Amino acid sequence: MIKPSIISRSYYSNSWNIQLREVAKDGYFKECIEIYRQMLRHGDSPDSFTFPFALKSCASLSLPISGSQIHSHVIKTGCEPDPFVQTSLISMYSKFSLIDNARMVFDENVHSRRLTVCYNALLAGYTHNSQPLKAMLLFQKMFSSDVPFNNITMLGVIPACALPENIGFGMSLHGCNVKYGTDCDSFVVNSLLTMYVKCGSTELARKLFDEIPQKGLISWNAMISGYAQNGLATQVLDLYSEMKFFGVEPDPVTFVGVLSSCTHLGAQRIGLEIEQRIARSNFGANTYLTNALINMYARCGNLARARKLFDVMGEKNIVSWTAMIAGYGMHGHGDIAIELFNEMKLTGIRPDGTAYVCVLSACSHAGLTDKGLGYFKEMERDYGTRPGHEHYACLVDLLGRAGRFQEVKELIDSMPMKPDGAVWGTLLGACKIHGDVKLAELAFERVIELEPTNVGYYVLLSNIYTNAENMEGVARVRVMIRERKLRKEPGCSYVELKGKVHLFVAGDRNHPRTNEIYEMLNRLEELIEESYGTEAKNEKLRRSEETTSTSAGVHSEKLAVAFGLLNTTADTEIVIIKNLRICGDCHLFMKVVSEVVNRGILVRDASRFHHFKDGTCSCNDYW
DNA sequence: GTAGGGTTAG
Repeated sequence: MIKPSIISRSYYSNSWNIQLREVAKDGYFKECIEIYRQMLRHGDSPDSFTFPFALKSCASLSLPISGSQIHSHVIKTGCEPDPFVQTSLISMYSKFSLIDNARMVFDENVHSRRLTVCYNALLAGYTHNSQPLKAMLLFQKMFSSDVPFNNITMLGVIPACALPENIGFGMSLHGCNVKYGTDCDSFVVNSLLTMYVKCGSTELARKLFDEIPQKGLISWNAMISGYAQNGLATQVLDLYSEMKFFGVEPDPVTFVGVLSSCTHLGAQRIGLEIEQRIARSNFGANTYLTNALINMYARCGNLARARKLFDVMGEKNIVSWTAMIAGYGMHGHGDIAIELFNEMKLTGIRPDGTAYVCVLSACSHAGLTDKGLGYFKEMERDYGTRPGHEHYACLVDLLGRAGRFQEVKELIDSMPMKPDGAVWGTLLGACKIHGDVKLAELAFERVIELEPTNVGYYVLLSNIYTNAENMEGVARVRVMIRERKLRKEPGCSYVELKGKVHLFVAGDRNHPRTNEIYEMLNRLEELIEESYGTEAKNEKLRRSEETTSTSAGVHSEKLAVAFGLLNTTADTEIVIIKNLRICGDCHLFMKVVSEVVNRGILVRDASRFHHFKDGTCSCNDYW
């Protein structure tokens, strides 16, 4: 039998092929295409050695038309059966997202259906083109047809399982790797680690991580980013210290993960440390890193610092702009957010779905209702971005805050998809602002159908009843919570001081400075009483005492603010972070404290800031 | 002589 690779091999092609190899080795793909064109002009016929270079160059340079032209040359010269050519074609079409063409090449050649490399290329193609199911099916076919697989097969198919619903398949691949020894490859291990992380199973990822005998930088990064993506910010910081302890040098990827956790924790001080470390390590020009820094400062409330980084950075991409817009939006500077958003469009950057979420929420916080409505219309009309659930939730928030409930109802009815929990939950939040008990009951009913175990909504409704002095309603919600065996997560709050995060839970007495903290709390009570008198104090604090049930009656945020007051000077603002999606009524207490101590106090929860100063509150009660 | 791959931000 003639080996396919020597079909149509010609003497004249040889010198061209040698040139191609030299040039491709160094990644000069433009030059490769040029040599290929010259070859054709000379009347020399490309052969099975020529095509892989030419096809790979087209793939790298994103030249789909040239790619399909070369495919026709492949057919003309009869090089189709060559396994190298087939693999190159499959890989090229996959990179152009023309996955059906890739599949056709695979199916039309008897050879490919027995070849590991062709399976590998197609598997990676399905995975990268968001068709995980097809990737998994293809692997099964490969397995059952006894086509041998290798570590590269695994790298193609493992990421297909990076969805919570596919974790079972992922675990069986893990088993497969152990059985066939492909798990010794560090690439495969890192890929498995990432797969577990993306499935949301940081425990399994950590177990695997701990079993790696010699962890490389990428394993550390995968684990750190994994914790960061799953919101386990304290674990990120712990692992980062561990990494430093083992003498592993961090790179930009590490820093991006750590910075994202600083953002979650509001740990600006630790973020600053990282920034200085970045400055020392010459990673300054990395766009990912600068974006992470901008995001961290913007969300932590240091808009000036964020803006400075933003203004001096070289190439701003959509993420840089969005981070800045979101920062202004969440701190009540809706006007600047909008200005920046318009400026971004002028520079030719097309806003995407996330950018619209940020600008809509900025409008909502600044009370720019009609501007927000305009942006909502523009997003699909001018940019072809279909509004998703999150955009509808923003719009409900926008209209709901403005008390335009009739329009909210019309909007919800007009939604092309079923409204999700966020939409009804946002409406519930708006009902709290306007004290609309009837609509709140409707929104509650809907949201509970969708998220029956989200205790935050029960608390919210209970607060609405409290405000309306409907004690029967409050009791009814309490019974529901008890009957459904729901428990309010133990709220915890933390405050960052001198680069250390201090965490408190309700009634906490574990902090080494517990006595001082409780003394400070007593002094605060006295101060409030002095300022408002007993009656008013009780009136002002009543709701927060009643609606948030804690065993000791001392909520975590009170401890955090007391600790903050003990450790900062009069001119610094105190930032407290709550781990709950819904802040409950800690605002009331903070507002009062902020007035009596004449200090800015910032309470942050999952995604937004609540700012109290001089009795003003630019916050939303719910998110 | 040529083909297939892991970690990063809003």
